[in-house]
Parts: sequence; C-alpha cells; structure tokens
Amino acid sequence: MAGVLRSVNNALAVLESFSVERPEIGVTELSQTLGLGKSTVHRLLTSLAARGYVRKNPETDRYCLGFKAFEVGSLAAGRGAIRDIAAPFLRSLMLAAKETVHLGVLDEWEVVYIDKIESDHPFQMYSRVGRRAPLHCTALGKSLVAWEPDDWIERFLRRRLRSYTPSTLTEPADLRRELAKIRTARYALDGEEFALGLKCVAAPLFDHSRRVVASLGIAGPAVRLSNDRLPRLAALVRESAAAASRALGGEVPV
Amino acid sequence: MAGVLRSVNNALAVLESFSVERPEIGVTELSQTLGLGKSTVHRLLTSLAARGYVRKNPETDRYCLGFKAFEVGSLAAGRGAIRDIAAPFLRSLMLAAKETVHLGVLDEWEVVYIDKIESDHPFQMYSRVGRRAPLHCTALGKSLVAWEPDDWIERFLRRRLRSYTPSTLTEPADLRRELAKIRTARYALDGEEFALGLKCVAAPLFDHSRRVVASLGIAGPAVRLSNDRLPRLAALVRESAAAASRALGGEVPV
DNA sequence: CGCTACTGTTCCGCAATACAGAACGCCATT
DNA sequence: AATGGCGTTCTGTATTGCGGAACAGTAGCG
Repeated sequence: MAGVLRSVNNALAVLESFSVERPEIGVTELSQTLGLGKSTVHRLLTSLAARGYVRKNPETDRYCLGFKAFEVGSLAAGRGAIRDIAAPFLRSLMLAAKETVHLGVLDEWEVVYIDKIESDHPFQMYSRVGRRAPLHCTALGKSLVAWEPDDWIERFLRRRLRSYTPSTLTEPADLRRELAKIRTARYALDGEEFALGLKCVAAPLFDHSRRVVASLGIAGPAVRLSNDRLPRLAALVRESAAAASRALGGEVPV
Repeated sequence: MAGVLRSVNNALAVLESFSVERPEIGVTELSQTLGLGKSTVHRLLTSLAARGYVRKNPETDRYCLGFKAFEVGSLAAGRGAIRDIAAPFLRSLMLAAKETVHLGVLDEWEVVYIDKIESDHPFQMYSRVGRRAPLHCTALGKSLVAWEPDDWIERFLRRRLRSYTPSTLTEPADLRRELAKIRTARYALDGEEFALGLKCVAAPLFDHSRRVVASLGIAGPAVRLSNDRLPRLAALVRESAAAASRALGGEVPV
C-alpha cells in the first residue's frame, strides 16, 4: 500500500476489530486475528489507550473501545450538523408514521445510518447507527443516488451490484428507470429488495447548494407497510424531508 | 511517553485536530498545529484516508473526518447498548418535561454526553453529543459519582476541582454532603453550579449488577427550571431513570 | 505574461522507531 | 509442583517513518 504508514494502519485495524459481538478482546486474540506479534499488538493497544480510544478492563485484562472514539466519531457524524438539524424532523416523522425512522448519508458507495429513532413496535427492522447498507436496494440509498450527477450514477451502475432477494434490481437499465421514477415521485421505495419482509420509504434532504446531503426513511415489516398504507407514509416522509431541507437552507427542486 | 508508538500517537492527534469550528483542515495548517513536517502530516492523512477515517475534499484539497470514525465511535457508545435501551425513556422524558434531555456516562473523571434529545424551545443549554463536562458541578456528573465506591469518591475528591460559578462546590466536605443528599433523594440538582443561568436535574440508571452505568438529565435555563417546577421535574427524571434501569435489568436500590 | 506566494504532493537518505521473539510475571487448572 | 495460557517487558536489528528539498498546481498582482 503506497504511502500508508504501516503502524497507523495496524492501529486502525485494531480499532476495527471490536464489534457488537466482540466488545472486549484480549492481546493474544487480536494478535492472531491481525497476524501481528503479541508485543506489537500490546504496543498498539497501549498507544490507543493513552489517548482514550481503547480502555483496558482491569478485571479481565482485556480491552474494549474507549469514549474518545465516540467523541471523534460524533464530530464525524456532525457533518455540518445535518444530524442535529434533522433530529426534530426525524422525531416527528416517527411519531406520525409510528414506525422506526432513519437518517442516512452517502459514503463510499454505501449508505451510512447516522441516526435512528425506533418506534414502540416490538417487531421492527434491525439496524444500528454507524452501520452501512447498500445503495441500490434500500430506499435510503436509492433516494441518495437519484440526485447524484449523471457521471457518478453511471460509475455506480458499472459496479457489481449484489442481489439480496428476487426483487433486488441489479441491471443498470432497471436501476436507471427506478432512479428516474424516484426523481419524479420525489421519494424512493424499497419493496423487499434488500430483505424479504422488509419495506422502506425514503426521501432526500437538500441543502442550500441544491445537493442531496442526507435521506430520511421509514422502515418496517412488509405486513405493516402494506400497499394501502404506503402512499400515506410516502407523503409523510416527503413532507418531513422537505421541512428538514428548508431547515438546512435548501428546497426540494421542482 | 513510554510504550506509546509515536506514529500512532501522531495519527490520533490528527483525528483530534478536527472540531466543530474546524471541520476541514489543510496539510500546512495541521503541520503547524501539530509541529510535524508537512510530508509527515500528509502521510498520516493518507493513512487515515485509506481506511475512511478522514476524507479529502477534492475541491479544496483539504481534509475532514470520514465516516469510519463515526462507525467505530458508534460502537464505543453502544457499551452494552445502554444508549439504545435508554433512547425511548429519554424520549418520553423530553416529551413529559418539554426540555432538552441528556444521557451521560462516566469516563476518566468526566461525564460524556452519549445522547441528547432537544426540546422545541429556541433557548436552551448548548451541548453536543460526544462532548464532556465536569462531574462535580453537573447534575449528570454528580448523579454518576454518588454511587461510585467510597475509595473512588475519595480519590475523586482529592483532585483539584474547578470553580465555575459562585455556586460551584469544590470543597470535599461540601461535596460529600451533596453526594449523600443525592443518594437519599435519588436525584441530583445542578443549581447554576456549572454555568450561571443553567439548571439541570438528573437521576442514575442502574444495571443488573446494581451499578450506575449512566445518568439521565433534564437541562434548561434557570428561568424555566424554576424552584416551583423542579420537584415535578425531579420526579419525572427519577421515574424515567427507574424505568430505564428496569429495562437494563436493574433496580434503584432502596 | 512573468513573478511571487502559497498550497498539497512526491522523493530520498538515514536515524530512529517499530518489529518479533524470548523471557517474565501472574493466574488457573490438573 | 508442573503445565498452560494470558498480558507485559525487554532487546537487537531491520525497516520504517521522518524531515527537508524539490515538484506541480493555483491564485493574485504588477
């Protein structure tokens, strides 16, 4: 890897080794996972711990992520404070729709969930703030892609797009049509394209430069997001996205 | 610094150079700020960018934080998913109190805001998720400290505690009395101890091992959190914290 | 247009740093 | 007591990360 500092790369790989399934990891396990010597891993952890990115559990002598990662990460999600500005609109959308709602942004050919408010339903889409999802088969993703520049969209359509369900669109011609529909309708629908039984509707947020900077979406089980309910939800999500766009100094283009 | 890898330390210092005031920074500026050569900084940025922790704005050739930091940071805030479990209680507390509410946790002698839901009031406490505040003069902080082990509290009280307002308690004897009051009342009050004009009430969240793992708080201007309103807010915050504790498998100790 | 100033990027020699292996200290199990 | 496993410390050395210089590009000015 040209120009990449190996020790920095290793340190970041350490950070990325932690997960929901593995919140706490020991030196030896990290050593095996990363293919580095134990003393190397120990030094990396010591360096990360010195600034609060990881912390050691004194009872188990294992390490977990520290709050410094959260602090820096919160700044990254700020991104011109989109998240803060959109929060009240996300909230009122959840209250109106009575379903879980998400705020997502485009990053490296994927959508990243940067906020989420869960409904009170016991049965709902599993998602995690900070996680990613594909662009081509999620409502959030499609409503982010639809307003990208044509050359970007063509580059995107040239990538291998994975099929998740029989409904997933992977052919460029199909997706071009879908994106055109989204631009006309001003919202996107995921009809079990990403996961069977899961439907979402989403609409884009525009900022002052008329660019889509995020997307708001309603997600839930297909049994609840039924065909007679979807037009109402689409209208809600469009209204919330338009209101959030105005708060961002933008307008939905006519 | 013994045992700390210099290049890793430098990379983390780069990450911490970004702020709300400076979301985008150039190589030369970072070089001056950090006291490192430009090519060193460039290499650090390249390494961080390779894994998505920073990204380069191609229009300005300057760098900003990338979403990888957010992804890793979101895991750090997960912390046994306290944040997710507490979210609905935080929300209903905001709706009941009609003031901004926070969720905070103890880290390195400070409270870290890990969640926040703002009220619709145009005038409210300024805070940011991911930021820190002192323990001894905030309601969130005090309600976290009050249930720590005695030896920890004594160590804490031996630290130099800064005075922010004429109301700030900094003397160990004063703070011991205050913490005892909090344990009896089961909530903490910040009566303009951190900032003039700002009041907060907060109550602790207990988990299944009877330890305080977070704290819920209501914050607002003193003009709104008036003395006749505070008992009601204290009751609300206690109820919400108790309910969130139960969701965490804990109980408020009697 | 040429010059200056400033930026981010690339190149290169070399000293310092990061590396891995071995040893150590501690704990739990047999 | 011996063994096994862990995290931590130590050490020699190869390699890596460093800074300075040069480069490439852009903007502003006379």
